[in-house]
Amino acid sequence: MNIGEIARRAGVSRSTVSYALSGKRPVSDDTRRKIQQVIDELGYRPNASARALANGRTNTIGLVFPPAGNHYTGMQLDFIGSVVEAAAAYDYDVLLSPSGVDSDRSFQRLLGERRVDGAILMEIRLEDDRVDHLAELGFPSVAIGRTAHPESGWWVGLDHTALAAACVHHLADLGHRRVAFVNRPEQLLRAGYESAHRGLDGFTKAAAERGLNVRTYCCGDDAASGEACLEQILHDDPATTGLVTLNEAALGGLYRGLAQAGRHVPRDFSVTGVVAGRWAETVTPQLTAADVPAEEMGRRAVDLLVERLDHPDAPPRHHLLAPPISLRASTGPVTAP
Amino acid sequence: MNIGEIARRAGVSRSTVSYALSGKRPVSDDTRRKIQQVIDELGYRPNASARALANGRTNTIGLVFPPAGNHYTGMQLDFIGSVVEAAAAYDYDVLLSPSGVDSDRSFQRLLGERRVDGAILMEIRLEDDRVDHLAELGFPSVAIGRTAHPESGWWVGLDHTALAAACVHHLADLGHRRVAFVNRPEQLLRAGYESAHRGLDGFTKAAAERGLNVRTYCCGDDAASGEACLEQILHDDPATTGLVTLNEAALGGLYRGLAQAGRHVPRDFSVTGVVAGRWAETVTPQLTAADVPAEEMGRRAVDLLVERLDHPDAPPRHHLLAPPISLRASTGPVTAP
DNA sequence: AGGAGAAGTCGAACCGGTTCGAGCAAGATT
DNA sequence: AATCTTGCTCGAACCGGTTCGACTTCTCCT
Repeated sequence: MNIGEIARRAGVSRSTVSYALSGKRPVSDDTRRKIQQVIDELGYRPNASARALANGRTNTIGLVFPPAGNHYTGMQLDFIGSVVEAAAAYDYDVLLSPSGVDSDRSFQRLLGERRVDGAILMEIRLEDDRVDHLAELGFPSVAIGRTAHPESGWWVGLDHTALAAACVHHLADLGHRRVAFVNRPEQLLRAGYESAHRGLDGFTKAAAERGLNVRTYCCGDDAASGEACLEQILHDDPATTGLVTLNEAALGGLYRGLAQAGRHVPRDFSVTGVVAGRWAETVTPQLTAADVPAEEMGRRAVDLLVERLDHPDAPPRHHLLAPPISLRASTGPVTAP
Repeated sequence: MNIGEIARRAGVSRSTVSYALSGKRPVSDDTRRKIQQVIDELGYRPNASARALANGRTNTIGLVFPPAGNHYTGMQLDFIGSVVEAAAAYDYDVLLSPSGVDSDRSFQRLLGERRVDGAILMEIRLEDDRVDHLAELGFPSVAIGRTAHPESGWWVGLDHTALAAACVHHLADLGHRRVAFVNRPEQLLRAGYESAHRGLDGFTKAAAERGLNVRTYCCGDDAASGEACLEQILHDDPATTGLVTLNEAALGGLYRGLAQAGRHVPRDFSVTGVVAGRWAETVTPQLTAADVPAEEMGRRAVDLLVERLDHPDAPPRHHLLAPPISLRASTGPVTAP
């Protein structure tokens, strides 16, 4: 059941059917009605591959997401969901591409084989060869996150530096003097992940500014690592009274570690960080945190990408977001020991 | 840069290049080498749309996932991740399709426009028109979950009845007599979601068998609803000493409600349910639960789908999984009041 | 020497759309 | 009445692959 069949039954040529559907040339009302009737009767839908081949657009965008295999964080889930939803609103499908072990291969699939019109990249590194590569090729893409040289690119990012700093100031304002920083896993930090680096930076600078006594840690993306990390923190400096975390997946473990050590949150210990809102609310007490607006970021990334696809020569645009800290229940003034 | 260009530079015909790549007809070593060299030089990759158009296979599978818009659970994330990964191993891409508001439209996109070779469906209902529709069409698909009439279909499912029953028996064995059941949201139950129905069934029957005094609740997929639900439970029967939940997203809220009410887990109150393992470990105390093997289910679904794609006439196959309860720290014997 | 068979290659047709140039009829303009 | 638009439609070419039938060349067999 193809366009030829429709044309035959409607008694017109294939091109007329095409024009009736696309509206790119006028078609008489009579003909249009007849064609539409046949189409409805047969439930015809034009073949996506043929269309893509002919006009060079797949109406699909690629979502390149983090190394699979291990742990996804809730934030990433929220990104994926919002990207898919926003793309659907523009009539785009979303193709998932794990930039896993051999990221080159799946990258080649997406671009080399022309499966997608554009791409959205997640988990950006400060020096990101994927971003550079795409920029060189002039391939339409938008990054969720920004590299060390963000001026020329298309991206929507979070001001991790400012957010981590805000967390520090929040704790310092409450009187905390000895504070720990719980980062993403060491391997990600070493690989140059943006959030890990900029967050660490913001934390360190703000802490210096406020004259705090700090220690920084890397922590695996799971509860067990969080628990272990907290043990280490209290072992290294039992006088620690607060922490800032970027590590959503470890949050539950951090809380458990605190409970294990007999520290009550927020009475004896304050916890804050940068975490997607709905995950901050699953822990008790609810986490006072800079809420990552994952839904908004995904949506904006799609908006930018679609704009870029529609106007290939448009100048680069980006959004840098810095949501305020949501006061919940996990931080409080430091109490005399 | 297309196959014609490669052919020209290698001094052969287009068909020879095609055969050299596919191996479907013999090509002399000399020619093959020459072609390969040109391909490597130019970094040529065959256009996916053209290939799909010519041989009728897109090498893409569709993943039809739950209504977007609101909340995804961690389990769903795990499914998505494992499906993508497993598919990549078979050289398939994954196209996400939100079966959201107008599920028909995105369904039409996938099937009608031939964007995918097969589909994997999530969040199955007992009476699921998507499943029926695909079965009628003979379109290759595999469900993650099973309908009320599972005999003839391809699926990989969880024995929710048995799992919920196992939870009940676990609590009953510990001496609990007054137990609550926390289900997925009411709208999902009403819509006929499999897990909600079969889980409720298993719970109810097992409870009757053990002569327990039970109440059942529906609960929204978020922490706040969980907290409210727990309040309701204790309000309706303050003597309740345990609960079984299918609602992963509400888990944090349930715990908070218990803490709020001054009930200590597991001393005063036992919590168990059916939850993906790594999410069961984020709460404190860690949840004793039937661990949903999301990763395995996703992988098996892909295995089945690929088998079905490779052997169009193969008889239906399925896997019904019933993982054992993992004893962690959230349940204990009932203590005298 | 002659024929069978296999290996290797080519041209052409095809998949199912889109788009361009041209043609035709009816109405408007001079 | 001749010419110019304008509206509508058609045929053909094209997108970039795959595949079929046919042709050539070479080897092997009798």
